[in-house]
Amino acid sequence: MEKENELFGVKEIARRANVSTATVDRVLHNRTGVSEKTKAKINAIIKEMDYQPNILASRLASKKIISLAALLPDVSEETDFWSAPLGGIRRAEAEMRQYGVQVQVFLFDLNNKDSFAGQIRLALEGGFHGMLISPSFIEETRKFAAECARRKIPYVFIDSDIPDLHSLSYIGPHLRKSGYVGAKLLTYRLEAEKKVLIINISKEIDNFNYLEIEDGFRAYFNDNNQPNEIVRIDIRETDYQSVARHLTYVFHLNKDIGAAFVTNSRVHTVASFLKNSHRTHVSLIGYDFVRENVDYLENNVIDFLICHRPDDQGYRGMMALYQTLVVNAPVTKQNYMPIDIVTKENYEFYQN
Amino acid sequence: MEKENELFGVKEIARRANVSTATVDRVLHNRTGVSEKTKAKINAIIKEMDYQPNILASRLASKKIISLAALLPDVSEETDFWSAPLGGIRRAEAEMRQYGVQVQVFLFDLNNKDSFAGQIRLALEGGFHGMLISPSFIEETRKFAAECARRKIPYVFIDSDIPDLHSLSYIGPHLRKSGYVGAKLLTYRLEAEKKVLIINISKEIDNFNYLEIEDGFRAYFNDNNQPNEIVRIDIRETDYQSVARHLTYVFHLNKDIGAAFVTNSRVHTVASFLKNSHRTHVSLIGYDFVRENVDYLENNVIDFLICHRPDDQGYRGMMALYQTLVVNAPVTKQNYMPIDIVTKENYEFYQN
DNA sequence: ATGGATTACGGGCACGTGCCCGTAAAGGTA
DNA sequence: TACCTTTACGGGCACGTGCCCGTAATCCAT
Repeated sequence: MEKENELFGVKEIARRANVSTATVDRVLHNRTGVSEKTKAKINAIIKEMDYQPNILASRLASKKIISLAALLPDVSEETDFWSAPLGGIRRAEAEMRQYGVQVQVFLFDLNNKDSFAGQIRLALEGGFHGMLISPSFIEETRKFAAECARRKIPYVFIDSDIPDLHSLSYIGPHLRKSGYVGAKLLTYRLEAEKKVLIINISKEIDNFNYLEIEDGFRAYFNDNNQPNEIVRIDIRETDYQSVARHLTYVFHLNKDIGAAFVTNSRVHTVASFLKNSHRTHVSLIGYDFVRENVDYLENNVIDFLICHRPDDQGYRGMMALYQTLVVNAPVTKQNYMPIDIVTKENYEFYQN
Repeated sequence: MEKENELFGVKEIARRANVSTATVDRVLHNRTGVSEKTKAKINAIIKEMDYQPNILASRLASKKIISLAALLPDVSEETDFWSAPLGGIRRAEAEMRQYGVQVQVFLFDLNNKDSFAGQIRLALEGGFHGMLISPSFIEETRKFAAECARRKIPYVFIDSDIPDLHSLSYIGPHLRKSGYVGAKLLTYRLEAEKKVLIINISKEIDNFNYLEIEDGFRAYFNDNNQPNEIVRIDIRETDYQSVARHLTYVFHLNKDIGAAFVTNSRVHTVASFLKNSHRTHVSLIGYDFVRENVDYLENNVIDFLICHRPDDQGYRGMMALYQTLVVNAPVTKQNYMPIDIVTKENYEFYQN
């Protein structure tokens, strides 16, 4: 093949500036030991020829390994949702390893704030160059962010955001819009006189995610003058018995519920209840491409699942760190994931 | 950081085999000049320590540029659909350039078979190491594939497949399933006595894609005992006037059409007709995230768009070639894209 | 003016692989 | 045995960058 685009390197810069490559290198990494005059001259040349360092050579020559940490909830007995982001992180790791990047994963218990704080402490002790975190507990995350800022360690959020913190990037859903989409799908064929049930199943009291989703959901009803009455229920226990008990009560009080919206991946528990109580005529929508949910999608109990590509979130999160730390390229701060609609008919091709 | 995983290279192999790195290199690239005995010994060591060559060093040391060709339809006046795959290809190119890979794009006229053949000829003359092609014309593509096979050049198909050819990989939709999804969405809130209209707008006679989609569409009706009558129409001219004329006639003959399904991205032309003739109560579904379609989605004329991530198709197609030619890693042959559902509510986050 | 500290810069090796070139050993022919 | 060809292998440079180390030049205090 023809050598078409012969890219120039430090040697060419050095030649044009009448200095050695070492001096150019000092300027590139803005280290000390260069007079202001030559520094300016070299910088001018770099700018003029739009010098792009050869990452291959750079990573090859530098022996220092870049290490990244990822803090995620462990896969719980209730849902394997978090295995998807982990998969994406592993995928990114495999891709980056040969470029001298190492990844370490810290898993915490989603039902245990202390575990979250503990893993944060461990990760901060590790002296990593960049961090990815799912900010499950807000106050602890604030402390974490403050410490990262102090040490000048870039960090990215995935899955949910804390907008006023200075993360390198947020990669996850626009929750409000996601609830909005849920409302559209739920009402698409719903009769006007039917009621709509919003179900939140979560042990966490201060669930920011949930509030955003419900807010978006209700916004759709407002924006479109949707006539249906909305009933809501919070269920603080996640086991089937508790959920069934609460739902039995709600369905007893409201005879004409035509559709239900579950604000997280525990929609399969509701599906199980609807199936067992012979209420599969109720439209059901919930979140996340996890096996239990897909099973009920397959059996027509769940109508739609909404997903935000958790695998991709993990992958992109790590790649954002790679971009900053290795390639030294800018990264977009807000990175909203698509709001995917999964049905019985298209789930087999869905890429989580 | 600690040097944790010290990977071994050719030097280590050479040391263990009591040969020079040059000999190991000869074995690795199975070149001549090595006795069977030492070859076997070296291969054993390579296998034993699961040697992974350092791609950085490899690409840095080898000056030979790998060049790839991409053959796509040009962006036409009717639709800018093909700008999306092109974008993905450019994205891949930017990522691969620093690893010594070059990409050249050949654009042909989708309405002109000769142009297709001509660009194929040009590309084959270029002496590329790998090819990506949208197999728009079947017979010409067969010749192309045969020639590639003769020269041992790997090629990938995107957007539509010719399954019996030995492409390195197919990256695109499962068209039958895609039509199936369309039928689901179209009938989701359709009343039983309403008719359904399938519209194919295309100058091409032998449109394989279209047949697959319609087949899947009808399969859904069969599988679910959907009572609605299906009416179909082929329109061979793509301009608005012709389409409007045909549609006026069809709607005149069939008073009770409740939903229309357009098998390609020209759904915006139908949308325009429905709007102009005050028939926006008709549910409308079609293909592809192009600007005109999104406008009608925004205005509630189009209910759903089905998309297959054309940008990603281009990106992945190029990456499949990169994987084979540079990384020397295996690639999956069938690579069905997700069947994405785009609505007014989620389109702003869609990533083409 | 002399010595020591500081500044500003160049030389050159290393990273792991590709590959050219040189050469000892083996084999063949007269 | 002398000479030539073929086979089998090693030496060593190159790729572009990072970075250690050495040193000439300058500055400052005595």
